[in-house]
Amino acid sequence: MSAKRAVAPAPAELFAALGDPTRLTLVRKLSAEGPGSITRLTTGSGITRQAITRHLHALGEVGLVRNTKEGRERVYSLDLKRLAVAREYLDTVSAQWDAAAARLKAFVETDHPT
Amino acid sequence: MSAKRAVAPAPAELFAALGDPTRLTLVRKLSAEGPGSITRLTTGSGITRQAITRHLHALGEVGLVRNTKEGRERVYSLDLKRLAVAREYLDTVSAQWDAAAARLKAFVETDHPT
DNA sequence: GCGACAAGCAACCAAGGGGTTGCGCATTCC
DNA sequence: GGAATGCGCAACCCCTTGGTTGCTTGTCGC
Repeated sequence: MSAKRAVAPAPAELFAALGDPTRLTLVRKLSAEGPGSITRLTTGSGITRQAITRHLHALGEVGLVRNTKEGRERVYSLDLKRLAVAREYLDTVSAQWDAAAARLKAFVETDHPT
Repeated sequence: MSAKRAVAPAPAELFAALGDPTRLTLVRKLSAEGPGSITRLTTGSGITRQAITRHLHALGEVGLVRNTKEGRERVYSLDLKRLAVAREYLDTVSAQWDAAAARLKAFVETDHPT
């Protein structure tokens, strides 16, 4: 509920932010079309501008997007840093699992009487 | 509500599955300690076995984990395929955004009278 | 200054998700 | 056979979340 965050969120919050169809669509749209205003991001979404605003706010809370006020519109753009964080997290998990699997395999191949 | 899924879920569902602290902890635990039974995964979680079961089910729904019945216990293990899918998704978004940013920069650097 | 467009704010609502308790079923071990 | 362990199922509760509507504020264009 903290209005400002500004610091790195827990990875779970990052994934949670990405774990909504609408928000993920927004991320894609931003990545494909570049920065855009709220109304521009709303068009074609099928839902209200308010809803989009909320989603953008959610994305902003975890640092996935940033916004700058530009005249009478507010322009949102992606921030790849957090995306990289998420990626690295997945990398770590994969690596750890591989290691665990290797250990397990080694154990199985050792003599262990039925 | 389909009991079985067995096919690739939408990316958003993947991220949503990872977007819960408890589930992410489960994933980490599995990756660090290797396959484990439900009760083993429950110990130290601070919540009920039932809750853990639900979470494991959720992870299974999107293919992040698989389980095999082994005697009277059910053993869960990670499945890296979906994790890879998530990673690739993030890669795609990053790449697209970079491209968009490059286009934008090119546009800005072109002559555009104030 | 005035109308139109862009966005912020607040209240409200319905649905889903996370957690719990209670009980029943299988499997193991003695 | 009987106790103990490991799970599955179902009902229930509470809080969060996604979405809406209505209204106000701010900015642009003429």
